Amino acid sequence: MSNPHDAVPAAAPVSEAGDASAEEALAAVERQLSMLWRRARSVSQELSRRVHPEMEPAAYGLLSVLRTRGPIRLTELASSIGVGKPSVSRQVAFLEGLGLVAKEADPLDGRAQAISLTAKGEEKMHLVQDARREVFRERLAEWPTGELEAFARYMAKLNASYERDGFPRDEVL
Amino acid sequence: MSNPHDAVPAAAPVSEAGDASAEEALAAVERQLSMLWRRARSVSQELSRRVHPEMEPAAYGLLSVLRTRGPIRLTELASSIGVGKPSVSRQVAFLEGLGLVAKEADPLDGRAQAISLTAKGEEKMHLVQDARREVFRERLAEWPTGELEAFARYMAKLNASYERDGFPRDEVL
DNA sequence: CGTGTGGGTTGCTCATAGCAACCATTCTAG
DNA sequence: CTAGAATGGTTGCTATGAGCAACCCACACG
Repeated sequence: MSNPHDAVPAAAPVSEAGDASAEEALAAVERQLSMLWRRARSVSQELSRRVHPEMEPAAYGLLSVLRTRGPIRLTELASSIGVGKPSVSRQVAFLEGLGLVAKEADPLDGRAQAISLTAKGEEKMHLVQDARREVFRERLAEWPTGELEAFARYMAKLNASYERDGFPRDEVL
Repeated sequence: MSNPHDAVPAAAPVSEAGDASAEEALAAVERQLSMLWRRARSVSQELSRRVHPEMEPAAYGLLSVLRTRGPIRLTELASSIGVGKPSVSRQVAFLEGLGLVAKEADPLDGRAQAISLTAKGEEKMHLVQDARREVFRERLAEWPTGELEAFARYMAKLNASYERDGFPRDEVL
């Protein structure tokens, strides 16, 4: 990782930092991110399947949110993970079929429904998370804890920034 | 980021580090990564479109690699971005149709073909990259350069580890 | 030559997301 | 009290991107 290709000062002096190294750093982040994105897809896919063949990769994030934030309504869930309602609706329907989540009508609002993780869902999540962590461990085993923490912190920061202005939504985690 | 939900010592003593904080760090990385993954998708999509309607999100990484590594063959390109040959083949065909890349028969090996960025492709890439960087800048503007560098380094490290042992595909890079 | 191997392509399928249209319920007003 | 807007969710259709498997063509080796 040290390709001098798109980090040239071509973009002209930037307002704030205007620093060449800042530009380069920005470009590097962008590059790595786009690579990571691609990798993550296949890994995540293979990974989920390893535990539960029917456990779609997308379901993971969903269940994870459900687990963290308890029973929430679909719309909220959708914005939590940053996708549209239709996707979530279908995903939830699917997971309900598997018995991993439950939809419960909101007594106060007939349209709304609280979606929650079932006991079975909790259990599956444990399995999947263990497996995930196992795989991560394979890759991150040698990383010093400090680096892992910093890495997570950076990602959290980036994620938070998307929430701030990119997404019309609320806090996650 | 400090949820006591799946970082509890439930996973029992781990072999190597066995450290509680290491476990927590691992879980945090995993969590953030999965969130980031989702976000990146929509962002990347919206982003590419913003510059060139026909510029598929997937094409970006591809062109980026092409630009960095010059004319390379399809298989190598495929493994560079961590995706199978078929996908790349189609993507390349599409981009060729747009006049952004060119396929050139390798005189030494009739089967192989060097794929390269055309002048038009270069130009487009400038536009897209500028736009991308602009968006990144919106989000990462306040980050100290040092943090950006560290972040990129961590991602690179993670990416590299996938290349090392994760992919049953073929050799990468 | 013939057979095997490796580079690329194509056919088919799957997973996921989005938009738009829709139903149902609740809220708001006249 | 009843029309009509607004909100929560669902469903139809479409598009993108990826994989596997099967295939074709060129090279290389015997």
